Amino acid sequence: MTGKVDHEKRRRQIAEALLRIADTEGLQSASMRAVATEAGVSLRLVQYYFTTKEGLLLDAFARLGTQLQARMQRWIGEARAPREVVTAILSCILPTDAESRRITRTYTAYYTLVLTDAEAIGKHGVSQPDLLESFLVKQLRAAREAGEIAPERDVEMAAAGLLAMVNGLGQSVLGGQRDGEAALAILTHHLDELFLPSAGG
Amino acid sequence: MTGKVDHEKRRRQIAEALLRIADTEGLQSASMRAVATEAGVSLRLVQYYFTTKEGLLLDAFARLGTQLQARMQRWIGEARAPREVVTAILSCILPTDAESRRITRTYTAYYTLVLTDAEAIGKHGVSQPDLLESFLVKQLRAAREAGEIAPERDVEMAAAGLLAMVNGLGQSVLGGQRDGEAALAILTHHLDELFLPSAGG
DNA sequence: ATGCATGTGATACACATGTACCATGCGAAT
DNA sequence: ATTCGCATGGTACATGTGTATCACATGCAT
Repeated sequence: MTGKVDHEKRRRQIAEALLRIADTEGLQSASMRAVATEAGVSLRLVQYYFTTKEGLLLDAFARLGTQLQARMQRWIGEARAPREVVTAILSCILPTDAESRRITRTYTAYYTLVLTDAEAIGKHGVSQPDLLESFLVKQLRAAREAGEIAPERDVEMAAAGLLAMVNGLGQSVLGGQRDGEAALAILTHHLDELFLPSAGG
Repeated sequence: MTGKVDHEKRRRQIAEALLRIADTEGLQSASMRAVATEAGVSLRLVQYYFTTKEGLLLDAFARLGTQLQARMQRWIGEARAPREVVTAILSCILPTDAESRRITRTYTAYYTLVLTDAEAIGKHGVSQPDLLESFLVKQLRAAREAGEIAPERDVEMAAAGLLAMVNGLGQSVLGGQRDGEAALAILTHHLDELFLPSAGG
């Protein structure tokens, strides 16, 4: 019944079980046993493939980051004009469909951990927001040079503000204050004020 | 050694011990025993004044809300012009000093709970963001009628965007992406673009 | 003085958790 | 055929958790 199994496949199976639990019930419910059951394997196997719980947590977190990155590239890939790229970057994070709702919720579940166990998980994902922000700055700068944004606009400030706004909007959607469409409308409204009236999505 | 003790005083002593733990180590470390030790009382007393842990969690959460509200009124009280009031509302939430850092961190600690145990804690604090937003809308509308904001501006959209931005900026500060002053600078920049150039703090 | 409610202490209980340990089946190399 | 390492199952152990229970002291009303 044994015979050289695909380690990566098993690890993914287990890690995604954890992410599923983190999404639906929160990370505090993601015990080793719960993950094992959700993944359909024995507790021993979870230990076997991820010696410690911290290892499992870290690996699953890395996978979550990869998933978000993949989604973002998929969304950006469909964009052509600079404004479309910017819109893609920002609205892709918003919890408007099932996938982004899942990713956002799960990220939020991890967020608390990052704040208290900063040294453990922190160093793995803290650079990502900065990378995203500088990428957004680059896109905004390109849009400004293409004449889609007024030249006197400060794109660094705009990028930081938009990113923070999108995060905050995501929070409000998850908290039930408004739905995804309303959040997207707010984002679009602010993009309308940043970009000059002309071409656009 | 007994003799009619002040219940409210004891409850506050214990609830604030929990908030202190939630701030520094996160809510997952706030066990009944840890709270008892932090408050300098026996485990039995925590049980006595808050029968169940959920009760303690809820009471402490309510107190946290009160603290934030008090801070906001204190900040607003020093403001005179409409723009100053708006600035006070928004920057008061930003983790720029020790108090707001504490409040923001602790709120974040609760946020995860609200997402998973929505029915329990949710109904107690979910209305507050909406109230805050409509209050901000009212202030912005007043500012617009006072000629401090261009008449074609959509104040509802602006209010929602600003509030979300401030929340997102707070997240980034807590996550160590930037410090409180940088966050405040980003907020100020956006307020500069919303308000017409004239008077202001 | 007695009894009862209030405030406080110590401890027990049942359960969940992360991890460690022992056992077994199976393929491959010797 | 034996041996060895990989993959897996089962289970034990120590600890931490929320809550319940027993015990005792003190103040107030009778």
